[in-house]
Amino acid sequence: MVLRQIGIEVAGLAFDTMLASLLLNPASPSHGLDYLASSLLQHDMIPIKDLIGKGKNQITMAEVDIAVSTEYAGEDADFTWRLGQLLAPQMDKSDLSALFYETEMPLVSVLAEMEHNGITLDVKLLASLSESMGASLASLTENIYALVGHEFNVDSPKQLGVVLFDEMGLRVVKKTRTGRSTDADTLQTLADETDNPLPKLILEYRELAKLKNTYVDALPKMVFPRTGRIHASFNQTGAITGRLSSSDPNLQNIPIRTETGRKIRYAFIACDAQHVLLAADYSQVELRLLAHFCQDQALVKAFLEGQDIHRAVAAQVNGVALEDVTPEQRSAAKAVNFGIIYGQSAFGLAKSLGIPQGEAKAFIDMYFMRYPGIRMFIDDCIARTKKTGYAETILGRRRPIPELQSRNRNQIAFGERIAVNTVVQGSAADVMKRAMIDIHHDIKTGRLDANMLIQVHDELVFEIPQAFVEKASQQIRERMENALPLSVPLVVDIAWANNWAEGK
DNA sequence: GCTAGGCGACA
DNA sequence: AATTGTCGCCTAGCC
Repeated sequence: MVLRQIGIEVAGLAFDTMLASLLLNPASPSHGLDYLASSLLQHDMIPIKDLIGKGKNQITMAEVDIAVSTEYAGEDADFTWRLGQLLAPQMDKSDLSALFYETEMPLVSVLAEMEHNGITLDVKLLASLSESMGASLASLTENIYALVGHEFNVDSPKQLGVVLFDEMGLRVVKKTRTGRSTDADTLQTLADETDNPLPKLILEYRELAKLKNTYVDALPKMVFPRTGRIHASFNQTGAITGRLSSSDPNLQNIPIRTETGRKIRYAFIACDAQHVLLAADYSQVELRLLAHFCQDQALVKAFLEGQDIHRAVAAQVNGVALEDVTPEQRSAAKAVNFGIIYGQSAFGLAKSLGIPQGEAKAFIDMYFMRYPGIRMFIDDCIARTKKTGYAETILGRRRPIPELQSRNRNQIAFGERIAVNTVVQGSAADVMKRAMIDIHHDIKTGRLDANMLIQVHDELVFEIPQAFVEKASQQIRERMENALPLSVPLVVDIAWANNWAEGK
């Protein structure tokens, strides 16, 4: 089954979770159309802000549809529940897979509740961050203008290109479709190979401008007045692999990698001093799924023994003992581990690690020599996808991959990469969705005192009463680690604090 | 106001 | 040609 959309439409506007859950979940106090019709617009239901935004202040029952758009056995299948009718006539319920009834439909209520819960933002902290970032940006801009000798729009790649390549005479490192690239890789290359301080200044400017414009200044505007919290959307059909996506605002790309970016996470806080934010992360879930699928002896063994997988791979590939692995060897192994999941080539690995292509090829060759099961899994994924036309995840989610039928070599290579990646990435999404449903069930039945706030693909963020956090942590770990039965253990790391930046 | 392109944040 | 999947900000050009 290919899931395209789950949602309901009210007055022609689509809502994917909140309203659908009100109607579909009999346990919900706001279950049913009566509730919806009588109080839709007067209650504390977040998606209603969209309706109000469209100037709509009343609806009629006839305007409510629940719609499911899928593709099943190659046929388009649109289902509509209109005014409580159960199923559209054109398809029998038994045709729908367990994935749909046992995972996607129950998840609707989970997502609805996450959207309803929202998260508290420390607006004052962001305001002070904005001020200091604004000052740094102003000073960077001054320095850039002084160096260049005139003002220009630093935010414009086109104008920046003129400055860098025409006025400063710097080397054109790579082209974009329409011109000369000024991306971070290019600027770093230029910074390394010239004495000109401009590329470095632009890099600093870009980092700050990105953080300030996209997060520090934008997030406070998204605080919903009635609740004082941020209520993002978690889109159930946003990603073709089965992952969720998040928007308005996107809470799945909050910075963490750089020190400055990480500061933004301090602004995501628990509702009060009696609560904490708890983050629970799957450790290397995609690699574990790879091990589960390919049953490679060495890979499975490393996970069963609880080894640091990147270190274990580095030891294997370099033929050294675990304790003799150097930091460089480990980070190369880490890059290969991720590269394998994406179908990275020796060329790509060499570029990302900054090593000769021959060296990268030798590393990859040795990798497949040590883990022959992985090679077989990759070949098998591609062969099956070629035969059936789709890649399939652990719960039976299918992604059609027509690229493998193409006569274009690049298209075929792309099809081969996504055939493998979809199985791994999509199965990880399946695992996470199962865990979310199980945890939500515990919350609804009073076994677990927690609110689920955010999902970031392999991480869940909860708000939990400080007094119960130890107990809750155990329960959440238990549910996540046993979301689906696998032949390798799933491991979950948990941390908590009053904010989303610190932990434990 | 809309769209495309470049860029960059995350897993 | 060369690594998967997203969303959003900004510029630039067009209506």
